Amino acid sequence: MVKSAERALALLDFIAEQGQVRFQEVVDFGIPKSSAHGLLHTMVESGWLDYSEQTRYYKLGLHAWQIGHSYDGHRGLVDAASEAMDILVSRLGETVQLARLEGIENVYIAIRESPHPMRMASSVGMRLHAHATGIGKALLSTLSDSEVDTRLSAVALPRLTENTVTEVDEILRIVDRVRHLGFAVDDEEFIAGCRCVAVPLVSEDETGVAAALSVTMPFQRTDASWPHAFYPPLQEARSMIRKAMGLAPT
Amino acid sequence: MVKSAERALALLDFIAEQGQVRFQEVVDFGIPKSSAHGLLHTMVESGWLDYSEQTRYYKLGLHAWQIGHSYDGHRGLVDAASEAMDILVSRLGETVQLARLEGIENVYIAIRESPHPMRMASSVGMRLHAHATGIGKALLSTLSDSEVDTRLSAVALPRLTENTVTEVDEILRIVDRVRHLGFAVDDEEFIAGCRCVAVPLVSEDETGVAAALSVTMPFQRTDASWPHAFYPPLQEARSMIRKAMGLAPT
DNA sequence: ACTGGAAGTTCCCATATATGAACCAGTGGT
DNA sequence: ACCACTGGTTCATATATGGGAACTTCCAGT
Repeated sequence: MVKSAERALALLDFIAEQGQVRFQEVVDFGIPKSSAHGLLHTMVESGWLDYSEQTRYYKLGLHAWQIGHSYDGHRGLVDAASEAMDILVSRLGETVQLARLEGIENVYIAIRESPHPMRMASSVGMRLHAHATGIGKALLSTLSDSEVDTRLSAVALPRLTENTVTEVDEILRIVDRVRHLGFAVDDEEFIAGCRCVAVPLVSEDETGVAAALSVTMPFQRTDASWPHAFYPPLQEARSMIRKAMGLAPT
Repeated sequence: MVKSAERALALLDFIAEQGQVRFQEVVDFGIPKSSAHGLLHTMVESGWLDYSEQTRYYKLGLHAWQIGHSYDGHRGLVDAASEAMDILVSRLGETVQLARLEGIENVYIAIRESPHPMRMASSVGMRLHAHATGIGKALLSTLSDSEVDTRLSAVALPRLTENTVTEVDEILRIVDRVRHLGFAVDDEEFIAGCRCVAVPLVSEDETGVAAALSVTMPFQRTDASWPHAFYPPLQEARSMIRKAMGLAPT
């Protein structure tokens, strides 16, 4: 609606994702040179971006960092999940992730990494397509069918591996199965060689934020017990977290 | 330069500071009603703000949180200081703070709180006037006189307690004394009843970021040994941190 | 010294934004 | 029912931004 504001915010997202960008990358991002100047100047002036004259790279500035610390929309959730996540990673030995849903993407808000040297590279703040991940499908299952339909139909869903499901109708069926089984899986649908089991934790109705918990592991460390063997520990962790938040154990 | 971008960013700062704001507060902040609409809509749409229809409050959104995690401008510094700060707080029993300088303000980037129930309320991300705090004066001492003069003369410096020094000339003299003594103090210049001793850690030339370390305590827990007794432990901590960063111990 | 590429600047005008004022709607108090 | 207050909307228009293209630096490679 307000073009330049939208653009400035989109640029922050872009730079956050890239780590650092050159002027030309900003232009390639879709902002014409002459407009990019003014915008970059404004953002550097106000402390939202840092510009190094040496390297000629633009990076996020201190204001960007500071604002992250002021956000407390899910602090309670992360705190409540902390202990259960510690227990889960030590029991299972695989990476445990807590994510919330935003639009059709899941955003990791807490991670406990597997002690194995071979593990998935994921980091807090990372944003992934919900239709292609286990935790994403667990999150989608907290929404109504019509809501899932609306959200997924709005854009083309990328196919990330040969297992990725991209038809909305089929995703709706899968999500329905998740509701009945109680857990969602990702069987190399996001990254080849990577499997994941996830359970929904809280719905948007309950806490204002939909969140889910997952365990992610390389294909090689799974056997015939996958994914069922992972469900009970995830359920226990969920009960523990929901109890810590003062919600019904489910 | 780009008004609406600047405004959007300033609004994020404002909301971060306030925690949550109502429409009217945004208008009072200086954005006319009709403009505020478009801007708030844009920012909510893009996920930078959350709006609750129930409470009619605007808060920071997930994107604001996410971007904070992408900033790594001082991660090395915070990591390098971590152990020394732990040691310092356990030795002194008073709140230890790490801050960097931005303009004429110091921003806390790490804190170890005193175990005493009575302690200063400070939090990571907090931004205070450098001329009125010990850590701020330690930070200013890493700049040249002319730079300090330029920065402080640009705006009126607020008087926060009856001890606050607000004349630039006198601050220049104080900062010069800090350079010779090696430490800066704040003797109830920021908050009545609050004293602080600080040392500069690294200069902007060395690491691109000026940082300082401080110990803050209530007046009542100080005696005649203040502030000198705090200097040696701060010096040791500084050496330890600088060593961890691969810099000369000073 | 020459060349190519990226950064940064300038100009102008079509287009989008900003804004004051008037107006509508919902809520809570009396 | 009425009033006061806040949130939200609409409109017309003065003003600021956006963007294409040509131009200037600056720098690194040859």
